[in-house]
Formats: sequence, C-alpha cells, structure tokens
Amino acid sequence: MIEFRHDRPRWEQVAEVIRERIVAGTYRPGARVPSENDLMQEFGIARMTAHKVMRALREAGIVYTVRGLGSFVSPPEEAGAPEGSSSAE
Amino acid sequence: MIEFRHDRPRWEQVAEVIRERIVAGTYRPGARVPSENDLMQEFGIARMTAHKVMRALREAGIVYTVRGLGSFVSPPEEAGAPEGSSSAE
DNA sequence: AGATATTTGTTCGTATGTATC
DNA sequence: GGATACATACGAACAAATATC
Repeated sequence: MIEFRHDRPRWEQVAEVIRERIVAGTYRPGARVPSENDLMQEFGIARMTAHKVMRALREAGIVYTVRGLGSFVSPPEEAGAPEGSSSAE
Repeated sequence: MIEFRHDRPRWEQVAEVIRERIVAGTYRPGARVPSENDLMQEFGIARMTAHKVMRALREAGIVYTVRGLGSFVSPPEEAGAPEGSSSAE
C-alpha cells in the first residue's frame, strides 16, 4: 500500500503512480492498464476515485478508454517518423 | 450563466430556476430533470450544492428521485382518476 | 439465442474537511 | 457558532458495451 499524503487528492497521487509506470515501460503502448476494480484493490480507494484517476490520465492523453473493455496506454506520438521507417513490422 | 444574488443561498436560487422550468412545461411530468452533474456545469456550482437543490425540490414534492437514475418531474395530482382509466396498456 | 461476468459510464446518498460570511 | 459553499472521498445502484460460455 502507498502512503497517501493529506495535502493532495488521492486520485491525483494514484494517477501519478500509474503515469510513472507507463513512463517506465511497466505498461507498454497498447497494453491494458489496471481496471478501476484493480485500482480499488491495489490502492484501497473507492470506485469513483479510481474512475477519476482514469479520467485524469485520459484527459492527459496518456491512455484511451473503451467502455466494456478497459483503458490502454496511448500509442507514442509519431512526430514526423513515418510508420515503417524504424524497423520491420 | 445566471447572476447569483448575495442575499440568498445559491441552492435556493437554482431551485427556483428549475421550479420555474417545470411550471413552464420545459420539463414535463415524468420527464427527467437535469442531473446534479448537469446543474454543476450549467450553474457552475459544487455537487453538494446541486444536491441541496434537488433535495429542496424533492421535499417540495415537485420532483421524485431514484438513485442511479436521476430525478423526475412528479406526476400531477390526479384527484380521483385511477390509473388505467385513460387508455389500454 | 441466451445467460453470465467484466468493465466503464453515470446517477444519487452521505460524510468529512476547509474556507468564508 | 451556524449557515453556506467548495472539494474530496466512500458507498450504492442503474445502465451500456464487451467478451465468453
């Protein structure tokens, strides 16, 4: 369990953790991130709080969500690199 | 946006607006009235304030609320008209 | 086709803490 | 101190989309 600070919202702190994992590569592009239910269990938070976490990450553009399926790490920003230019598909 | 007066509670002023809409027929009997979330957005108020609005309308008997669904305009007072007397179901 | 489970979306109910008046 | 108002957070219920059996 993580130690929640009292000077910042929980949904913000959890979102930070997930964001760090994505940056670290723990969750790769296209892969599913923990469901709201998962977040509830892992962080001991309520569903609505977990929902807020995912909404924040979604609005930050680092995940996208499909109802009934879950949320997934957004693909990297292809800034001028045409697909197929890096390696074989 | 509406101009909030400083001499009366916001929840009271918003409740007045919704009540007027119901009287005017903007929201008909049985129809759903704006959710607390809707009120937050339209009037720029907090959820607790929006909740107070709906509670006031509920206690006035002009709406009824179903958890998980929303609030609805109360049916008119049918003084002596049994249900099913108007048409076939 | 139907039932079930999982998951997100949305709604209301409630409690707490903080700030302001 | 009380009333108002905001933000946060937990709980419960209803709904829709998806997948599996």
